[in-house]
Amino acid sequence: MADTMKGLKRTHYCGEVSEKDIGTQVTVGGYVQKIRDKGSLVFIDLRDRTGIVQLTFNDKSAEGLLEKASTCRSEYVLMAKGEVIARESVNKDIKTGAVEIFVNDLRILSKAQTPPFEITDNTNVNEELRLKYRYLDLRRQSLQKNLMMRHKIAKVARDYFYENGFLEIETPMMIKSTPEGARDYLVPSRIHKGEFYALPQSPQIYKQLLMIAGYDRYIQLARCFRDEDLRADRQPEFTQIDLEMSFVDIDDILEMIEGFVHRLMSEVKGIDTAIPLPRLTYRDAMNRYGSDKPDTRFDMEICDFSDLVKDCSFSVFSSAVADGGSVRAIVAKNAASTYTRKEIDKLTEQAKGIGAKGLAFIRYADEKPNCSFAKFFTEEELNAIMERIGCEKGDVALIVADKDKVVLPVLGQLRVTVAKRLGLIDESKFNFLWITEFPFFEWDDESGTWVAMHHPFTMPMDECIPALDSDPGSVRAKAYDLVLNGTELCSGSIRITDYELQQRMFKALGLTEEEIEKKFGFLVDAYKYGAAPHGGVGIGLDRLAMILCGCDSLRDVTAFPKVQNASELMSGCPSTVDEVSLRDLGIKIDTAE
RNA sequence: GGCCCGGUAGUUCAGUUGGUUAGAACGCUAGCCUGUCACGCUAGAGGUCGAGGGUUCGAGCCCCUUCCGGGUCGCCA
Repeated sequence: MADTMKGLKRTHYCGEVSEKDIGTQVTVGGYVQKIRDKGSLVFIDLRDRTGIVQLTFNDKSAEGLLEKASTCRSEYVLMAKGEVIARESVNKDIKTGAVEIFVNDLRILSKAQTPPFEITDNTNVNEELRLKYRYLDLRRQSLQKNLMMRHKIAKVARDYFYENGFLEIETPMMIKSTPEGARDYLVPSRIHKGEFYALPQSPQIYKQLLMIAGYDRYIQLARCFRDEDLRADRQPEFTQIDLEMSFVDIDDILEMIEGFVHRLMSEVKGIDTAIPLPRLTYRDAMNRYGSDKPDTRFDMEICDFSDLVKDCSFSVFSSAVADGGSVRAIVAKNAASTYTRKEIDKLTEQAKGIGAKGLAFIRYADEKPNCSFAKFFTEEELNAIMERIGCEKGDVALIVADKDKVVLPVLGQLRVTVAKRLGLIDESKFNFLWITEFPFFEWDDESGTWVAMHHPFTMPMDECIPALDSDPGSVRAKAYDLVLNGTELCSGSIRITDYELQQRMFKALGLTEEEIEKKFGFLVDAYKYGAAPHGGVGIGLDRLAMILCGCDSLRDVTAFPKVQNASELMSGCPSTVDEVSLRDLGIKIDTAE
């Protein structure tokens, strides 16, 4: 039978006992981090979420206390009352290292089995095991720190947006399934057999309705769900700082978010972020970085030299240009020693994996550059190319020739791979960047139609409206993303509030009257009753926390994450349900292939 | 769905060309120790080598299948 807390009341968190408390009686509670039993002197490191404090017992302790202390084991839950005293030898590595508690009342509130792994940050335990015992993993200081950081971000978000007049309003978790975008998680209805609710991919439609309803400024820390395959930066359920504002255009929203970013970085990182944040149009981002979420912590921009090779005898280059494509390069400075021929071959494989037909290169290691296409050019021509792209002795240039749709993303990815390999990325930097003027439409080869890149309620740039029907490919949208260190953090748009324009948009997307009515009827109807211009964003809280914590995976900032196959290792969900539940729902399971 | 990587003690790993009884460190258990804080010293326990099948005189190691985990492409308006 364990001891009780009777007569004790916690006065301090472990990590907060300090030299100020010397000479006073304190009571702490926590988990045994470590016991060091020296015989007639016992030390116990007691841990709670604030840190660690040392409990001390010796032969001057009250009758039986020393013996009781020596029976404690890792992760036992203790409450201890005693006098704060100065340590004989100070430990400078911990916050409470100058003091210890000489205990006069010790309660073992709960014994503990030896955990399957040590609760400490300097081990490298298999993540599978950690996730199976997530409640133990979460005791580790690094995870506690991460979840506290997440809490701080949420708090700053609420503080900032509340102060700016945003109302927090909850939107439903069980909604109508709209077969747009990502796959929905579906919830079967018992009352309406054969019918389903969907879990929201985002509160998009509801927040627009709230604007129509006149709530003017809305915010919600919204749970969102997408039934797609996982990545290190993609969980099937995640949290979005979701907001929407009325009587605004793009700049109003970007400024509001910039204010949040500035406040957030200042409060949680102590960094004074320069605002306004830099902006780049989608087109410029693609041309310079080959990505719509470029990492600007390093340069290595893409350089176009199509004009120098359009008439050359190397057909890979000349025909790419003739077919409306381009020949472009990135140059890795002083990389020739790292990127040997063999290493370049690996990059070629990566490039092919993304869709390139091959990778040309110049490796300028020795007196003369080693160039994969040298025989097609004179020395002067090669020098002109190298001068254009800025390839000097010691450098490696990677070159792709194809349609822009291939060239840019391939070089964009290689740029990141190479920068990581060469250690060009300054991990202490937080580079925010707006990407604006996204294309409205994206050609979908599969269906042979234009599809909305953002969503079909996005407002086109004012000057693009005339081209809606005639030249959809040229239409840019009032859609913008916020990128942080190469990760898409936030995405939003100004919405269409004009009924006629919305109809034209649906038409351009090839939707029939019936489809519009079936999918978005209620939303389209709502806009008939008057709507202030509005727009908003969804900010990925999880990703933000991940980057601010310096983690590589969302699992490190999510209390109970899913693994790659979307299951949860601790509880074992998803799982089968009993026959009765299925019968109630009118569902029969057919697992045949 | 495709491709790549991994799975050996509680944990992290080593394990040679296929060859005797599968090792180390940490952790754990017991004993000793009054200033530890990665405590120290002594002793000890602890293994379905992910699972199944095959090749072989002999498999942790080679082959096949499968399960689990990670990364990535597709996918993610």
